[in-house]
Amino acid sequence: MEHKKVTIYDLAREAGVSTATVSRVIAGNYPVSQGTREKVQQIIDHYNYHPNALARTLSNKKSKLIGFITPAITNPFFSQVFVEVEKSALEKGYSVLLGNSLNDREIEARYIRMLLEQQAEGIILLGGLINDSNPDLERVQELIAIQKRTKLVMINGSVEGMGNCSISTDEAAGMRLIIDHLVRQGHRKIGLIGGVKGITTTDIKVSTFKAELKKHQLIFRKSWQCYSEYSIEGGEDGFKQLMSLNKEVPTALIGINDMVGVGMIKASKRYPNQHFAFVGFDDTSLAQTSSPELTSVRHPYEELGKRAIEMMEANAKAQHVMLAPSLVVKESTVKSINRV
Amino acid sequence: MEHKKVTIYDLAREAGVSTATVSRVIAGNYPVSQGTREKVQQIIDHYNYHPNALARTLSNKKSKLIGFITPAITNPFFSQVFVEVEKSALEKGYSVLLGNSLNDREIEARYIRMLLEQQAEGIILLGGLINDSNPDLERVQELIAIQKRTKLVMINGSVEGMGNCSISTDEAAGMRLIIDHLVRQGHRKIGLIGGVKGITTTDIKVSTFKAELKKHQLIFRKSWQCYSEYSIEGGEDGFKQLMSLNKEVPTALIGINDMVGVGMIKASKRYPNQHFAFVGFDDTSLAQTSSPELTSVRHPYEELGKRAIEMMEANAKAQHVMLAPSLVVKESTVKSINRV
DNA sequence: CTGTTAGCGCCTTCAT
DNA sequence: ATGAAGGCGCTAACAG
Repeated sequence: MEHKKVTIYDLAREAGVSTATVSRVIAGNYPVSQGTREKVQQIIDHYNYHPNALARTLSNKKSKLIGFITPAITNPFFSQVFVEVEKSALEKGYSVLLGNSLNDREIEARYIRMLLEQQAEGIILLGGLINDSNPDLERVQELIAIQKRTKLVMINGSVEGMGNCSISTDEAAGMRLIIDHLVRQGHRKIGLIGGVKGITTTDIKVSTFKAELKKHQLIFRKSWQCYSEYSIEGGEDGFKQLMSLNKEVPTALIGINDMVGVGMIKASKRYPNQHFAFVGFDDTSLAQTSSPELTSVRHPYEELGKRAIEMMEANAKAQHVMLAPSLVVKESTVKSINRV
Repeated sequence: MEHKKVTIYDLAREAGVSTATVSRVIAGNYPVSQGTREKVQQIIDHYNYHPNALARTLSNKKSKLIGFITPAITNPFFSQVFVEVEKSALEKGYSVLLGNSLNDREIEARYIRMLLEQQAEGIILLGGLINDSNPDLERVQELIAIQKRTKLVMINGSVEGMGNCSISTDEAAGMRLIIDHLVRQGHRKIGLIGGVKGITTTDIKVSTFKAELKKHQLIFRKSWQCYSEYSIEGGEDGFKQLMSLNKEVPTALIGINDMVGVGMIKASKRYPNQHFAFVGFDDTSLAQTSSPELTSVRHPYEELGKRAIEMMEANAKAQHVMLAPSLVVKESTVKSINRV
């Protein structure tokens, strides 16, 4: 660990050239004669020299660093998106600094400050602060302030009236896929469980749910839709509530996300005589580990990550892109599915 | 976004003081008169000034940045550890740069280079390259080279003969907890499924498993222990193999980790007439989302994160700490457990 | 308490 | 193709 730092000065001296030349061979894209290039390169290798990225950024203003802030990296949905963002970033030569805000506004703010101070070239926001249907003013101000200093891209969320970029999955379309599938399976009594009113993605799903039922001439029964946390427990509670409140229950139940879907499946095991179809949302790893495996709406994860990075790089402003999801059908809605 | 960068020079000019003074009020821990401090602070606020962390680090050599490299952040075990590391780091004023190597040595190497160039004060390794029981020489050389440039801490893994620091869970103790528990539940026929021979953590578990069986005077039957991938599929395959190879099967099955445990549970549903007890390892979120919920060995996650950061800060060398795990008993081994 | 002045390590014109 | 030199923004002696 006590390796005296070697700098381009040392290399230059040793090679008998100027620091500028060394810098050029490191950058690679400058005219340097074959001979000197090789000599310098050799010395670089010999010292196992690593350029100081900080000094470089200080000088040329390109940190090649982007920040990614999310409330819970342990949540499979968030981590799957993160991984795709990271991949795309790597391809373009960026590093990603992950900030896990733990749903705490202070930590979130702290990460943002940190990223700004690290000269991040952009910040990507996923979940958390960007998902309120009616964000409080203070929050918006905060975001606008950030935007003055760095590029801001939101994934699956956006805030009214601040010309930022965002990339999202068309969750309304996802809901339509679900209803179509269930109807095609013969279901006419469908319920929707979970989510928090006022959170954009939930609001979209609920309103689309209602509209689709109407379109298919199915009735929307108020007690067949209830809110709850975005968690396994939320799903269990929602299911219990549904069962206790109704004498007539749905034959198919949609969870606002996979966790809720899995929670419902767990809770339903107490009613071995009744059969339900279950659907989730996000198609996270959870949807594959549950049994039965959970039919779910899949985000175009890879595309989401790619576009987020592209938007970061582009200097277009206020661009909102929406991507189509797909439905991944599994055992929870179709019994006879063969595992591959 | 086009906010002309304001520097301490601007602030100094505006406040009619020197840059040193501005720097002092920012640092906070230097003597500055009440009056000037307030004046400067006011100007800082007014400009919504953020110091350039790179310039600072370049000057004072403290990046307050640490790197964390893991092969798959989508794996709940790794992400749970990461979160705890991050928390502890935050508390001590560090930021954590996450590198997700996707089990690819090149990406891993690239992250390491990146972190070195970003002047990370330390690198924490979890999983991946540090888990071979017999690491190839090249790899060790690599690690040693890194160690010359920055502090290296390994979590749940270590490499022979390079005086680094490591912090691990005592997985042998974990295996003992499992066997004790199963024996107490009356099991005398126990199997162990999953893992890859040559990976340290697996080797430890397998050899302890054998030793414990002997201690309890239970026989170790070769066909009741098999290797497989660390995945749901691995668990399913292992279980199928077990069922097809034996006429007499164990009553209790241990998975090398939770994924394997859950995979076995899934596969076992094809044998509704036979009852098995299942145990997993790591007590990740998977162990709670499965049904039945999976009894599992829990790592002291928080402590693991805390110690890792402490080790990073300390300049002690070659310290290996081992922490005791605990057994979290759930439905998969004790039917009558009441959910809390 | 506060100002002056070197760096920190690298990049980038501008000459040569 | 290569060298000289200023500058990026901040900190840390060293004076005063």
